[in-house]
Amino acid sequence: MLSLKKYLTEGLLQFTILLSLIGVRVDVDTYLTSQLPPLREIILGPSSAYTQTQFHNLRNTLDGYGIHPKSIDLDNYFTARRLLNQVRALDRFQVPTTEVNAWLVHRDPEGSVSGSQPSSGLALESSSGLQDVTGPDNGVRESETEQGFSEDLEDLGAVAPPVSGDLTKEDIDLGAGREIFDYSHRQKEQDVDKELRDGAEQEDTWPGEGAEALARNLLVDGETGESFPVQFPADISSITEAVPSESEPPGLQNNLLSPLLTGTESPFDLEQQWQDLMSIMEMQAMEVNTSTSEVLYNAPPGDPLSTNYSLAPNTPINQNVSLHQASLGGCSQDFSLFSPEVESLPVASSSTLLPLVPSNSTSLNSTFGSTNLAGLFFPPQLNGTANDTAGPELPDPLGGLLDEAMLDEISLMDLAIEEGFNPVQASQLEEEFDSDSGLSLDSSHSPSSLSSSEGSSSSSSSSSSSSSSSASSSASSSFSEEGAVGYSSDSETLDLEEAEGAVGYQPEYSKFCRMSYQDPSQLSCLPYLEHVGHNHTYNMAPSALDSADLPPPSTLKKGSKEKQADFLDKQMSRDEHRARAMKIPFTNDKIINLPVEEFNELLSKYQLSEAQLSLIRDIRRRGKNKMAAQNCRKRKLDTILNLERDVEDLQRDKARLLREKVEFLRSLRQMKQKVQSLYQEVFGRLRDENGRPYSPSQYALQYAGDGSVLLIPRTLADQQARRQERKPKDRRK
DNA sequence: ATATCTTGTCATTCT
DNA sequence: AGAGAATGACAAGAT
Repeated sequence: MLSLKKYLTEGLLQFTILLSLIGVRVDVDTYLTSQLPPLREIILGPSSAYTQTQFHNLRNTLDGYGIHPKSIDLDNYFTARRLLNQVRALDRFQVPTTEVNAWLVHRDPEGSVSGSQPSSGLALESSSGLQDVTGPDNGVRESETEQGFSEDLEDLGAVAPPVSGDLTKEDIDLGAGREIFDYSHRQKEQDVDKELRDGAEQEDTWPGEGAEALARNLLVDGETGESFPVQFPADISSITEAVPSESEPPGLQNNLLSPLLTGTESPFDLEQQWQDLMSIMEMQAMEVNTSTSEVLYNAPPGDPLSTNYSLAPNTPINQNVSLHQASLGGCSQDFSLFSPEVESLPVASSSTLLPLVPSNSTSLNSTFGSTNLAGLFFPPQLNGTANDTAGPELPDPLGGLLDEAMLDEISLMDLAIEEGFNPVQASQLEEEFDSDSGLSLDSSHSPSSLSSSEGSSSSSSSSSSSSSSSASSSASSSFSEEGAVGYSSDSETLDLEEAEGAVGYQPEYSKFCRMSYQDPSQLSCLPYLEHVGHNHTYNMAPSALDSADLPPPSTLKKGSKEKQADFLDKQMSRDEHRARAMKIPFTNDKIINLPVEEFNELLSKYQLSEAQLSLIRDIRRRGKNKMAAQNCRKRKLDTILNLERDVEDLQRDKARLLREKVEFLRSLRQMKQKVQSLYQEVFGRLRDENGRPYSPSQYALQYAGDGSVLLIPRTLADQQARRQERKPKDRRK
């Protein structure tokens, strides 16, 4: 029930924040659709985390019983977050892809974004755009997305929560005492308060260095964007891991293929992902400064990948074509849609790649019939005479897409986008992120954070300015400490001044006070910092109106005489003034913070008038509510911050996955090129009984599952290819 | 003078 | 039933 409520009440806010933070659509679309559960969890995590705080219950906290039952599930949440952050840290340190993926896999059960999810998400997203992969629609959309993304990365850096550092300015309710007893009308009270304020001394400058410093620390927190990990070296394990493995071609195991390619990708998955990827990448490329793009586009002539695989002299086929034709069958299908340019090429020859079906050999039949992979590796030059019919069916798969230059570009674009910071910035961001992660962990206001703060309260509070003087790392801690809002603004001076009624609660009180140091508002433990916030006490209980107990305005007016007392008076909240005026025999802190039993006990020890009791109850109520409001606001802020972080995390994940994808594709392409060259070499060495080379247009090599390579008539291969092609299409429906 | 932010308070609901 | 937490709304003061 609680979660439902939370979800409903905060879902909108969070969703909105998410969207706004992400820019327009980013891939939140994707996440929301295909990864809703994890995202929801992420979103709800923080919110649910807020239901538990009992920062105010310092007593319990100090006693070690401050964990609210509701907070039980926080452990999971924060553990997940911590792990996530660790993963990201690893990412940044260029941990091998495989390792990262393993981490992500671990995350899955926790509902976080898994390594494989993005892929599916992308696939989903692009499922409808198979034909217009490069269409303007897709491109524009992705461009928006990516633009928003990159911009957000920067923006987020500057979005550091504007924490008000001005905690030192406060009301100076010097005269509060002289009017507060007209409780009958709130307005009247307000007027009087105003009057009093006017008469109050103009002491606006409080020694607030501590608070300001603290605020600065808060600002320092690493809400900024962060550096992105360097590209992973395309490593095989990661490739196999990331490439959606699919049913392997039944009878075919291409020996010539690298083991990496044995598990062929699911054509459609890959295709869709490719669509997505390519469109995204194109957009990214557009984002990057044009000069870079141009450089990238104009692949250097010496580019090994683009030139190494020269085609046979007799084939005037451009490299693109060769590349296309070198691709695996499965891949050819996968990417055929992505290469409009390829389709336009006269290379219909690709059809020649159709698997061959040996007419005279059952073994061949069984072998080749299983997949069109077999005939994929006809050397480009061989395709020149290939039949045209098959052409459209097997447009060059990678040609347009995997053009080396393009790949490089993609990769660089990706890097540029994700690591678009100079090294210095990156390092800075790195640090900030570290501190940030600390913040996210510690400031999450989880019970654990509370307890931690509790554990360190003595040390941190021992130096009143520890939080304010420490670096960003401590900013987080101070921030988290902030969560432990105590109601201390009222009565420190009161205590100093009228340290009377101490009902043996002093020890705890002192503890509480020390803890309060963590919170700006709790700096009130320092007399001169006590005036945090206003103190509009609108409607006091009429019962407190007893004018008989009018505050001693005289003393206030005697400020000139007794500077000290005046100063102390100014530190007092209205409730304190009222309490003093009503001669309440104990401090407001006790009134507010004592447990009910002790509170009642305390009351019973004194003979209090109705007015006094009423005032005390009001003070307690207001004090409690004040803390609650502070906590509530903190939670809100933290929710936003956490969402911000979540967005960054998601963006980082996305960028990383895209990076990995590019690497995988690059490796895949290299493999295909190697296979093609091998094919050419083997085919070129074959001689018929007359010692003449086979015509590529009439024969093709087919790889059998047992590792053998067979030479079969191309017509058979074409037939086989067509047969193979139809299946996936039907399946698609 | 105005807009915005911060804080305290109240009212209300929920635990 | 009462205490208290949570939170929306409002107002006052500060910036």
